[in-house]
Amino acid sequence: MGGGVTAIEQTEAVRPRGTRLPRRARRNQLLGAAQEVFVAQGYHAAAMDDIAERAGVSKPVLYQHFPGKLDLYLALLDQHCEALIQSVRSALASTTDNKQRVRATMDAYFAYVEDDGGAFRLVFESDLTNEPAVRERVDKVTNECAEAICDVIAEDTGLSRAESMLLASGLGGLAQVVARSWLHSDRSVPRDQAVQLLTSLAWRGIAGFPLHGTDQH
Amino acid sequence: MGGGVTAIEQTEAVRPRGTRLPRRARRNQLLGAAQEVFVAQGYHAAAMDDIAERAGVSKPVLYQHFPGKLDLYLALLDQHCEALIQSVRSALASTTDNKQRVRATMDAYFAYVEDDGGAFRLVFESDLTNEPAVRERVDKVTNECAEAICDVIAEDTGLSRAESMLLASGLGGLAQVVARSWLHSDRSVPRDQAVQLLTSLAWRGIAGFPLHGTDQH
DNA sequence: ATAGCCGTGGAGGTCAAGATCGGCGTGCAG
DNA sequence: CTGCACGCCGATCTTGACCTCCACGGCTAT
Repeated sequence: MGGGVTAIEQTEAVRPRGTRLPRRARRNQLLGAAQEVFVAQGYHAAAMDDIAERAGVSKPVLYQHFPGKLDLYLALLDQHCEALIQSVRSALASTTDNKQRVRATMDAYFAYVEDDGGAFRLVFESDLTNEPAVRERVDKVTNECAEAICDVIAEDTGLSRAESMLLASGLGGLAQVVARSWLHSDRSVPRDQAVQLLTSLAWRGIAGFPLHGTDQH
Repeated sequence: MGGGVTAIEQTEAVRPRGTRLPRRARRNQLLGAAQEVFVAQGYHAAAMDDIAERAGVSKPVLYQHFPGKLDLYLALLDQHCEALIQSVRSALASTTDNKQRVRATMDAYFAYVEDDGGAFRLVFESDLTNEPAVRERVDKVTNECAEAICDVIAEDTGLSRAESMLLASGLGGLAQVVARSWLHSDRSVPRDQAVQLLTSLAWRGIAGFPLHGTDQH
């Protein structure tokens, strides 16, 4: 249907063309421009020309900072993968009260999907998951987050590691999917209330499992 | 890194070349071949040549049955989207006991990811989500499934529709992510036990919300 | 002030992959 | 027997996207 299908939403004006920047600053600017384009269009639809134009720079400059398109993408991906893992770990370490742990972790996911102009899409909605290097990063994120949650679960319940990992994957998946779902919704439920509601759901679910020693399920 | 990057895992021998088939049968065979290739390689890495070769047919035949690559992909996508929606709806309608509803729905997701040689990847791990037609289908699946779950939640708790949708999205996300996670795991936890475990998690979580009339949360 | 240097820019090569054109063989109707 | 229709194939065209080659302009050292 009519018009503007391929047009990019220009959230920010194209940089003035012809300014000279020190190497490090230029690199960061290129990363920023690349992120905007990758987030808006995905990996495949994003052209190196688009990224160069977005940064107000010509294509060879891009290749003087990054060997290729994939490297550029991986640089961004690594950055944001690490951010989520650290954020989840911090949330789990922020308290020893397990219910507050659930709340903090849920909030971490919500904060993550709201930050950085949609950078989470590189991790959770990548269109390059068939590339082994990308697959590896994405799997690493879900695994490390699940492991972090699993540590707490295995510690505080009598469940086996495999069972704890299943529960941890489920809770991580719940948080990830629902945070994205909330982000795309009309936000008639404010973030704090959504986090509260989902914390109730998750906490009631996980708190019912047996503690140390007891072995009934 | 060493060899065989572009090689396809040939799970089944390439069809004998030169057989003549009636039009309808050929179409179905092409759909089958396309599904195998799309599942194994994703949309972008899958070449029309690969699909034709897989079916033991030359490329023009492919184009005599489908106008283009996207149409072929959408035909498969529609098929499997509808399958999941129906499966979830059936699970929810299979009983009036809410705990059994949770169990049946969880099992539906597990069954879905195990069926059809990984066809679920077209829905949950598509690398074409930037294509509006694909995005629409995928969103429709998650939405319809969440709506179906939401109906039950909104019916049996005093929560608003928006809040119920959040919980429904969360539970759907939980089931989807954990089913995929279990599928890729070493399966040291057998499917029935995994379903049981996650049913406990989800049911304990959702059962704690207020019933009709009562309004404490 | 001036000569040299380094980073920038536009134009072009290469290649993979989607889409297509004319010819071949087989089976059936007359 | 002969002509026709149908299904199929090899070979080719074209587009688009990633990735480099020759000219330009501002900074530095003497």
